[in-house]
Amino acid sequence: MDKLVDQNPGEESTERRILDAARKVFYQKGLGGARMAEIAEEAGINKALLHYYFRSKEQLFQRIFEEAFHQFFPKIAALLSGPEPVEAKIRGFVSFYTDLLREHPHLPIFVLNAIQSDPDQFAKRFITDNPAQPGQLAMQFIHQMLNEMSAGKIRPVDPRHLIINTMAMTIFPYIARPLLMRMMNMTDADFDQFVDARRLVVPQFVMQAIQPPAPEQE
Amino acid sequence: MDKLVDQNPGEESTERRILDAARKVFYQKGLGGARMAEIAEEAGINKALLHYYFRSKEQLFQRIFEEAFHQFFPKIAALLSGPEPVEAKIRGFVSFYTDLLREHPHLPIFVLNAIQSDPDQFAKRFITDNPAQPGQLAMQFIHQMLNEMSAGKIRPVDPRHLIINTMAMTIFPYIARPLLMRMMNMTDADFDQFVDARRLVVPQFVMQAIQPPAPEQE
DNA sequence: GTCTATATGTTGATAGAC
DNA sequence: GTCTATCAACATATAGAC
Repeated sequence: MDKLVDQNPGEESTERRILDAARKVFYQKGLGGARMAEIAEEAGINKALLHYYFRSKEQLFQRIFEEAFHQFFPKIAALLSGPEPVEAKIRGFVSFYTDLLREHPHLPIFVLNAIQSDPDQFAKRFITDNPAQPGQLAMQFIHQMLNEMSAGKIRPVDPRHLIINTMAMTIFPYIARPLLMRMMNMTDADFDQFVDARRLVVPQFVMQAIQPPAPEQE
Repeated sequence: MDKLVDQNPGEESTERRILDAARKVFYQKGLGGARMAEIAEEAGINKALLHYYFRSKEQLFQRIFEEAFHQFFPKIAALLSGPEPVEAKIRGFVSFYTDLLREHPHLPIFVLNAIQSDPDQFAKRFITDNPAQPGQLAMQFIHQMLNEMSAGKIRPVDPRHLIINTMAMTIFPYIARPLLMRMMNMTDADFDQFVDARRLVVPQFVMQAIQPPAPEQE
């Protein structure tokens, strides 16, 4: 039988405490950099109990990774497959990630580390085991863009570049955060304000870039 | 006296072989992930000799990091502080990084790992110990942009966002490479072609975004 | 300068008492 | 379920022969 501990409201279960601690440590240091001892201390228990709940470091990491992935992927899938025009979807995309990354600033580096340390396994999780079918989703969105281009609603460009550009501008600041803060003499508060402004700046930048060429002069 | 080994042309010194091996391994696995044994094997020697040339793993890493940094920073400084207009500098920036990253695709992740693992030490190297004064350089470039905005040559926007956007679009694809390749069903050749196209796509995208609003209709 | 052998420290994981 | 004590594997670093 699985663990069915009584979850007294107001007092979190040990498993939950472990997962929260593990997320915190793994997010900052990645799989290789994290120490089981540190996770245990963060959770207020000892190493032995970690292995009692999750047999190995690897399994604990898997669990954290899946939690992160399931948390942010389905919503983005729903957003992109909806009926809204491209412009609205781009705004939605940027807003969603701005909120998500404000709450979990280490998420991008965490995901990138996971990809880097084992690209094949990541691919399996991301493609094969993913019910949302991200490849198909991207394909759909690309078709929508092509349609709007044909209709003259947006400037004709390779949709793949448009997607990458939007992703890049949204996510990159969080990846390069320490570098940017030093380069621009920012405090943490400055940075928060800066990325928050980008919620409007980025979509505006993209829209400006893809606005259709001026129609024939009458 | 320092090591003054005779560098027979055509036969690289042991130190050079070690540095090349270390670069390769550190680039792929970072400071924490790299193993001295692997570096030794890659260099065709044994671990003891590594410590003979570089007292510790840390010192070896420092050396690799500095080599990387000195390699790509001065050129970008010269580029941005030159007399060219903003548009030309943006083109130059993207071209330079496209070439650099084609040759050293792991560089961004390497730098990001280094930042992440010790932000303060990185800051010291990047700001204090850096003769190029990147902060001042950015400031200069920002002023140039403000001037061109006043002159109506480019659309008025916060120059910091413009810089970040350009950096993001140029560098991000290399950071997220495995993810993008899977999402878009690309082979390695496809990816190379894709990022090469961005040498033109990105500046065009930026220029479109910051082109000045149409002048008063006469 | 280069090697083999070894010291020293860390870390993930387990055994076993309570 | 939770703890203390400990193991086995591995990694950095050094000693010392050649």
